[in-house]
Amino acid sequence: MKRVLSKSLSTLAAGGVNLKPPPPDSGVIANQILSSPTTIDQSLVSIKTTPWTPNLVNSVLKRLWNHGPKALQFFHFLDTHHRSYVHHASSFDLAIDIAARLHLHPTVWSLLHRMRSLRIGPSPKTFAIVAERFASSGKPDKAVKLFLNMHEHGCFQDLASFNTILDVLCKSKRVEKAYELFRALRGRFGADTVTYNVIVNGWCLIKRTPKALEVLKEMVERGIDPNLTTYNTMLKGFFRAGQIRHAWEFFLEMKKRNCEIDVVTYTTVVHGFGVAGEIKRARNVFDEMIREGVLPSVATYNAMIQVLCKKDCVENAVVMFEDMVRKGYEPNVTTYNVLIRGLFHAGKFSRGEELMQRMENEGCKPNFQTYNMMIRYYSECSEIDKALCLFGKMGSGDCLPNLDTYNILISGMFVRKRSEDMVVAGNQAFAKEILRLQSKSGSRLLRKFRL
DNA sequence: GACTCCCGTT
Repeated sequence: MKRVLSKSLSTLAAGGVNLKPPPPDSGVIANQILSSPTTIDQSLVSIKTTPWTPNLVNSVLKRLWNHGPKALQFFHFLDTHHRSYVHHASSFDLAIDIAARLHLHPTVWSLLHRMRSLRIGPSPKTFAIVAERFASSGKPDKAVKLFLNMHEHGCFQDLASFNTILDVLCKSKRVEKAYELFRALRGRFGADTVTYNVIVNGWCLIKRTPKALEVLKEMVERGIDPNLTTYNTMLKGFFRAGQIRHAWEFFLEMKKRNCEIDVVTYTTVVHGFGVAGEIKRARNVFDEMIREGVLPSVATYNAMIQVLCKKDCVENAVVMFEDMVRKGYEPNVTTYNVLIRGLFHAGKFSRGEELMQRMENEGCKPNFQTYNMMIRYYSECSEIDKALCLFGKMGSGDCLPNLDTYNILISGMFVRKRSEDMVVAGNQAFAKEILRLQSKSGSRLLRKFRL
């Protein structure tokens, strides 16, 4: 039912840029591109005749996400061999992201230049993507330099881009670097609540709550008002750092000061208590929020279901799941993933399989986490046939196997020390694929086994 | 399209 609806919506919106549902044939195109032996132009003449839209291009690029070189080949082919189609800025952003992940710096720069010559960017978003790649590949200084030189590429710095670069640095755990930049330039950009929230969150991410509190104090002294996000961030930080008492006292303080405690606050506390093994307190807070008239979200249920699986028992998690469905909530992919994991962890494989079937019936598509997690459990229990069956389902569906999938399968086989598994798995395509992925990403596991 | 909650880490 839901599928039919979204399909007709996408037909209505054909040619639109912003609407999500991709045209149905992007999977077919992606598989065609993947199966072409060497270069795209030999086998895919139809590329020239397809009525391309930015949506379709983006959808194909996303499907080829784990096959970067093919994705870039496709992007480039369309850019140079198609008479009328011009790539949308969002497609450039995706291509740049892919190239940056593969450390193909010359490609990144040429794409940036191409964007500029077409006068469609680069945008602050584009810079954020490149900066994020720099920061997460151990080059935070290059990320900072990129930000400082943005204007040379025709893109002005403002408070939003300042906040973005700080966030990028923090999210990749380069908090010291972010803090340095923050202190040097906060006056120039007029740091606001969001800026401070980013830095508070940064210190919390690396469990340095005293530094986070210090920044919180500083923002108050400078007349920048903390908001609920600030407090929620701090609260989460205490839980993450294992400071349950601090978290609880902070939560009480928030209530005492008449903070408008919201669903995020409650979800944070439910999850935090649960992870700490305090199931009873997690349940109490869950009940309290309903009493206080704050409606739980799907995320709240997910938190509750997850901690029941991990720290209580999976049957109670199933009860909670059925309860949310009865109340009219629509479980999302995370809901299914945590509960399937719980069932598998308890050895209840067939019920996990049934739940996966149910999620697909409900129109909720399994993602990498779903497949990789299930394949991992099957591999560990020597159910290689089942693992390979799921692997095959991935290959034929629209969630193509990624490097993690291969690593999980291989390690499962090595644990068993049964070389015939490799024969089962391994036509040449499989072996070639592994080698290709390995050369791009240098997996430790693969190297360990000298594959 | 700037920040906070749920999935992922042997």
